[in-house]
Amino acid sequence: MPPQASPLPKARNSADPVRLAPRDDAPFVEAAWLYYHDGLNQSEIAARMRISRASVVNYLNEARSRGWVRVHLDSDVFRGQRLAAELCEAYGLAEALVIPDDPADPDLTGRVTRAVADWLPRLLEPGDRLGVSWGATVYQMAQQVPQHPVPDLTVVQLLGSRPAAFGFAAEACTAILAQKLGGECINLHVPLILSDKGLRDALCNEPVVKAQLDALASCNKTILACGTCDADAHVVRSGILSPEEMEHYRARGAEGVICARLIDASGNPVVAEVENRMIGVTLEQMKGKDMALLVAAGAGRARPARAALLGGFVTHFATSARLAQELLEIKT
Amino acid sequence: MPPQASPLPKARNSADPVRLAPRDDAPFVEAAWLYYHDGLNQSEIAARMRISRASVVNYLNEARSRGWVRVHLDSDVFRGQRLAAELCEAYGLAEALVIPDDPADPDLTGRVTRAVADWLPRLLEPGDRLGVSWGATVYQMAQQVPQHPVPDLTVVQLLGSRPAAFGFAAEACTAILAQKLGGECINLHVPLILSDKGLRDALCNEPVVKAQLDALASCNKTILACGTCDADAHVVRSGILSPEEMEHYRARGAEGVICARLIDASGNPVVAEVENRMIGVTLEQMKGKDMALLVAAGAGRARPARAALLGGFVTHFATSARLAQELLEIKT
DNA sequence: CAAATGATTTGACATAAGTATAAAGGGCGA
DNA sequence: TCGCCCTTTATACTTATGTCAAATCATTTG
Repeated sequence: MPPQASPLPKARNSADPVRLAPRDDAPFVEAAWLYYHDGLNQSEIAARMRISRASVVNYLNEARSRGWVRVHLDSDVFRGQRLAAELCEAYGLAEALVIPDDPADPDLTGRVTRAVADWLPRLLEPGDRLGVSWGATVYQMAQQVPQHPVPDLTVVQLLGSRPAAFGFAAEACTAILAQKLGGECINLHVPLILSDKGLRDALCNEPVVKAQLDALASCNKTILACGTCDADAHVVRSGILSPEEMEHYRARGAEGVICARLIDASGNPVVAEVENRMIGVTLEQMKGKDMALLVAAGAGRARPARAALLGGFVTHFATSARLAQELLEIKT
Repeated sequence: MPPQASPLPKARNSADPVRLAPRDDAPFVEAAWLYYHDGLNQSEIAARMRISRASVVNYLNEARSRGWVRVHLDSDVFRGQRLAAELCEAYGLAEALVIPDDPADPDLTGRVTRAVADWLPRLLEPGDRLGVSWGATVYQMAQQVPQHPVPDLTVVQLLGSRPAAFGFAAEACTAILAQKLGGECINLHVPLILSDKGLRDALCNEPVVKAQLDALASCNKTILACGTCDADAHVVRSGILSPEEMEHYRARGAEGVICARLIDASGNPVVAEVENRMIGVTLEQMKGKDMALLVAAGAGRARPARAALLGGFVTHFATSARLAQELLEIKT
C-alpha cells in the first residue's frame, strides 16, 4: 500500500525512436494540488475532475514519484530523532535515543536517565535475563524506571560489589530494577576486587559464586554505562585504579571504561593488572548480546562512548544531543 | 504504507488554552518521526511504542497542529496552481486556471485555449444556457473543445454578427460549440452594428430578434474574452471603432473591451456612441451569471483583464502564468 | 478519603485510501 | 480497418486512517 513502493510507470526513454507527445501533466498537478493543498479527498477530486477515483490514486502516485510532493519535518524538533538515526547508521546500532539539550533544565543526565527508564520496559520481553552493571548512572536510571512487571524476568548483577562510594550499594541497582520490573534478582555476592588472585580464583570456584557467574555469563540483555579515563574517573575515585595506574594505562591507549575494564579507542581491551583480582563479567562475555544498552551522558563521555560503540559492546544507545553530535563528528 | 505522502488532515483549530504542565512531547516527536521519516504505519508505531493506535492518531494530529510537519509542493510545478489560488483570492473568483509558460512552445494562446476547451465541459451542467461572445480567442477555443454532449444545453450568441474580418464567421463560435457540446444553437440573426439607431431599435423589436435577445439575456453561463484599448485593438481593426474614437474613449478612461463594449480600469462602462447602434448583450446583463468564464492570453491583456475582473463580470478565469503574475502585481 | 474534574487513552466502528483485475476506449501504424 | 499498446474505468476487496463515546488516571476539592 505504500505508494512509495508502487512501480513507476516505466521511465520514458528519450532515445525512443518514436516522438512521444509529451504527456500533459496538468492533471497530475491539479490532482496533487487539490489533495495536498486544498485538502480534498480522493473522491471529491475524482468528482471535480470528472475522472475515476482510481485515476486520482494513480495521479497522486505519479506526482509523488516525480518528487513534486515532499514532507518536511521541523529540524529543531526532530533533531534528536535525526541524530539518533545517524548514530544507528554510523555505529551499526539497532536503536538509539537522543535526548534534546534543554537550557532551561541543566540536569541533562537526569533527563537522559529518565528517558532510558521509560524506554527500558519496552526493550524487555518475557523470559529475558537482564545483566546490570552498577554505577551512578545506572543507579539513577534504575530509580526512575516505572513499575512495569515483565513476566519471567531475571535481573543479574554483572560485577562484584564495592563499599558504597557513591551513596548507594552496588547491589541496589539490580535490586531496584528487579523490584520495578517484577523479576527475580540474582546478585553477585562477592567483592568486585580482592587483594589476591588466588583468593579471587578460589572464590570463583565456590559453587554458589560459580552459579552466579554462570548466570551473569548467560544473560541475553544488558545495561551498562561508560566511564572516562582521566584522573577524575570513577574507577579512580572509587579506588579501583590509582591515579598512577590510570595514567599508565592511558598512556597505553585506554580511553574508556565499561564494566570496570579499560578499553582503547577502538574498543579493544587494555588489560589492567587489577583484572586478575576482579570478579565480574568479562569484556568478551559482554559481546553478542541480544540487546546491550549503553547509557552515556555528560561532558567528556564522547571518547569512552565511542570506544564502547566501536568495540561492538552496544546495540542500543541513549545519550544527549550534544554528545550524539560529538560522536558523529569524531566518527568522520 | 506510505506515510510519506499522506495528506495532512487539516490542522486542528488552535484556540487551545495554555498548557499547564509542560507535557512531555517526546512521544509526539517519536510518533511523527516514525510515521513521516521511517515510513511505518500507525499500527506498527503503536506496537513499537506500546500504545494504542488511536493514541498514535492523536499524537500525529498534535504534531501536525504544532506545525512540526509540513508538506512542501514543488514550487515550479505548482506555480500555476498557486497563482490560480491567489487570483481567486485577490479578485473573488470561483475558480481560475493558470497555464504555465513554456519557452519550448511559443504558442501560449493556443495552450490557454486548449486548456479552456478541456475545462469547459466540466463547467457545464444539463439545462445550462451558455452565452458566447465571439472573437478570435473564443473561436480558437471552440474548435478545440472535445466532443462532449451536455444534456439539454442551449448555446446562445451574445452579439450580433460582423463581416468575417478574422477568417471566421461570427456565428461559427456558437455553431461549433453547440455541435461539440451537443446543444441547441440560438444565433442572433442581426448585424452587430447598424448605421442608424432607429433601424437598430426597430430590429430589436422584431419578434424573431426579440426572442433571440430574450434568450441571450436569460442565459445563466457565459464565455467571453477581453480586448485591449490601443490603436491595434480588435475593436479598431474590425472597424467597430475608428482609431480616433478609440483614442477619444481611451482618454476618458477606457482600458478594456468585453462584448464589444468599453470599460474603464474599475470595470465601469465607458459608453461609446456606437453602442446606440449596436445589437448584443449589455454589460449590465453580463453581470450576476452563475458562471462567467473569461479567457485572456497574450501581451497587453493585463489591464483589460483586470478591468473585467474588477467590474464583476467574471467568475471563472483562464490565463497564462505571466499574465496571472501581472494581475497579482497590479492588484497590490 | 471520597467525589468531582479534566486530560488521556482506548476499543469499536466508520471512512478513506490502496490494490488487483478485467474490460473498455483511443490513438496509431501496418 | 485491424490489431497493439497504453490509459482509464468499474468493481470488489484489503488495508490504513479517522472518529467518538466510554473507560482510565491523576489531581484537586470538599
